[in-house]
Amino acid sequence: MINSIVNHVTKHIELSESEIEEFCGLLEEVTAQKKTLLIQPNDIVTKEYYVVNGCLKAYYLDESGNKHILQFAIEDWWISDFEAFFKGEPANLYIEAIEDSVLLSINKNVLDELYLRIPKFERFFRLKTEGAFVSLRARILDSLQKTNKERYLKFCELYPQIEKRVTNYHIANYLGIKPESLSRIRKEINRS
Amino acid sequence: MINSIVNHVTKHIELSESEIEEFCGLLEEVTAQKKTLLIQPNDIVTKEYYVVNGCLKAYYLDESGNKHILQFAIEDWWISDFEAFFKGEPANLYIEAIEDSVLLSINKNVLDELYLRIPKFERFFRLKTEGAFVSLRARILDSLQKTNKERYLKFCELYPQIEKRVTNYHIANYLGIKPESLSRIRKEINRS
DNA sequence: CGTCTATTTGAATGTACTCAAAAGCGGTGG
DNA sequence: CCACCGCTTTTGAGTACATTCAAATAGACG
Repeated sequence: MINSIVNHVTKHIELSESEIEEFCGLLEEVTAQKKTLLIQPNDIVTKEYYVVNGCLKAYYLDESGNKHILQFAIEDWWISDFEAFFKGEPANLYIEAIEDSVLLSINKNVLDELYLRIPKFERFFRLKTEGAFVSLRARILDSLQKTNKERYLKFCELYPQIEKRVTNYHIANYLGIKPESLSRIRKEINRS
Repeated sequence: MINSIVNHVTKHIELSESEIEEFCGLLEEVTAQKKTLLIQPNDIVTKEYYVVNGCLKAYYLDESGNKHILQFAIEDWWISDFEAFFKGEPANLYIEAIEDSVLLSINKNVLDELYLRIPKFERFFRLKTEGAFVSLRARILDSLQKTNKERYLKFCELYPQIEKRVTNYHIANYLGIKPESLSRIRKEINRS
């Protein structure tokens, strides 16, 4: 379990044994059964979560009760209400386990102290955020540019592991289309 | 000119006089007349740009020749093809001045060295990227959730300085709708 | 087997798009 | 200072596509 996050981190920065130990000492194991909410609106968000195994979603519920999925997370991904986490504001999102999941959490204050002691970790999280930022830019570009059919196909191509594990209902929520529409899109794809 | 970026940076981190001097020594002044391209596809992107004054856009041109604007930048904003800049890959975007502009550029290698010498700057850029990441998340959420009319109104509310300075044609490209559609939306807003 | 949830289908509606053209606006040069 | 040119915005009519609402079917799980 610890192995997976260490591998993850050392893909971006080099760590000594003692640094690994120090970092791992700051992590807490969290388990979340399917349908458990890790975060809900108005929670104070002090943690971000690394997924050791399982599958989760981050979504916003609008006034009409529609779910809008901002992010999925599977093995080796991070998830949180990042706006609330970064800014120290109350959450707007729900974070919910789609499968029974095992996570490692890290606390924001603990992280800020770690940055001061070992700046390399600040580098790691800078690089992680840069990567996430770039992915979101690509997602926006696709939403400006591509048809819903193309966006669905790209989703399947980009995240085959997610596509296999979540319902189409979820994927529709992520793409911003209605499940009925996605069903018709899938029908059309199968015909060709 | 240097003042504006120093104010900008010191909103997030505290700097000594010598640190300010060191940082400013790394910046280069760039001027770009209206319609000048700072970056175009396949360029190697070694710089990101801080806007001292002026107005620019970052856009993608698809196969059909449609512009999709990913970002505007006015005073106190940063702009680049960040994917290319962070990853050291060739550009996919155009960065173009909408008005005559004055910018300060910083080179990626120079920045990476600065992070090693003064980790505080790595903090600054981490915080800047976190903020940008959060903004993109909000933009995606809006595109999932809101009608085009609502998104236009939110754009006007969020970026009144930009709305005043760019054409509706540009705003339509940014929102991912056709200029004709935006025109009809505006007409409807004025009626009420 | 029965229940709950997810997926599919149908028909009617609505919203944005396409294409084409006109009107408005700003800047330039005669 | 006016006429013209290029670009932006508006308008119209027809089309395409996603949505809504309702209902049927299919699958998963206990």
